[in-house]
Amino acid sequence: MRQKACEDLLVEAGIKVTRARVAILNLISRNHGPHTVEELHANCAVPCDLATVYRSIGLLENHNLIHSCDFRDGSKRYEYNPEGAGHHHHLICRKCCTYLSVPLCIPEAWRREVGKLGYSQISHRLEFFGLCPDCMD
Amino acid sequence: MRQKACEDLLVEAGIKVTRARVAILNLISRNHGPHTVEELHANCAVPCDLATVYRSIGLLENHNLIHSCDFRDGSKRYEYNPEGAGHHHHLICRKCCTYLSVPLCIPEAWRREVGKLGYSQISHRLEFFGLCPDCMD
DNA sequence: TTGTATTTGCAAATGATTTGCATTATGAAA
DNA sequence: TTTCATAATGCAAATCATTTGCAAATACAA
Repeated sequence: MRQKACEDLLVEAGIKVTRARVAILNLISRNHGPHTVEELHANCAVPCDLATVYRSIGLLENHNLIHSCDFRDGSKRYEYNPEGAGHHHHLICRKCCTYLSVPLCIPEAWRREVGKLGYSQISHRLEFFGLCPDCMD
Repeated sequence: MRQKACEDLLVEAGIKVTRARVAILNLISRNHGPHTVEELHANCAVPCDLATVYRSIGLLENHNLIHSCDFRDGSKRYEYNPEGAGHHHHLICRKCCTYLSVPLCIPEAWRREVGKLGYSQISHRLEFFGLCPDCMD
């Protein structure tokens, strides 16, 4: 099953469709991430300002189309939020920031547990850190 | 059982004992966090420069005495790394950054799973995000 | 107590992200 | 399709957290 067109994703989310947003969402949703803002800016199909990239990303994140990761190296990275499968996390090298995907996800029981705390629209972020083979002492 | 003196913790970690480091580790280890760098700087028992706070924190983090949290509001927060029990995570409001502690931790099986990936000294960071009762639409 | 390597304070630099504002593009309405 | 009000964009400057260079102060082994 093919992914929906980015235009449709934007419309469904109630976001106005602009060239920049389509291009950025395209980039994030069709390519393996997580992408730094700098990368998105450099690879955007439509030339667009860095400020616009930041604004678009903020919007997409607020609407849960994408989410951010933090590799602890100073800049955030962004990744597509797949609706169904594809959810995963990362194992990041503390030294060189090389990373692997970790196809694990939190137990169903936790969702209930966290749900009891009274917050709504719960999402989560999980990252593993370690030393990659090249960086071990 | 009382927590070890911060001086001892530093010595054991092989970190040179200085006033600033003791004061900062004291602050982090004896008070509920997570603390922003600004808070640590403001509340440090020994007057010390912000740059020193950053340097000390970096050192403590590298030696696994503390770890960082990211509430997605621009600045990192730091928390003591208890050796035994006390491990927990946070549920953070996406809007106002109010947070609660979540006393859950990842399953033992995951550690083995992640361990197979070849990285060493694995740690993890897990954060839940949601809308707190005050910020719900 | 002395000497040396480290740490600290200070001020300036950096790097990511945000903002103000004039211009331009989008989508609803005619 | 054209018109128009509103919202998005580019640009440049501002902001904020964090880092760095360097001279002065401190920790700790001898």
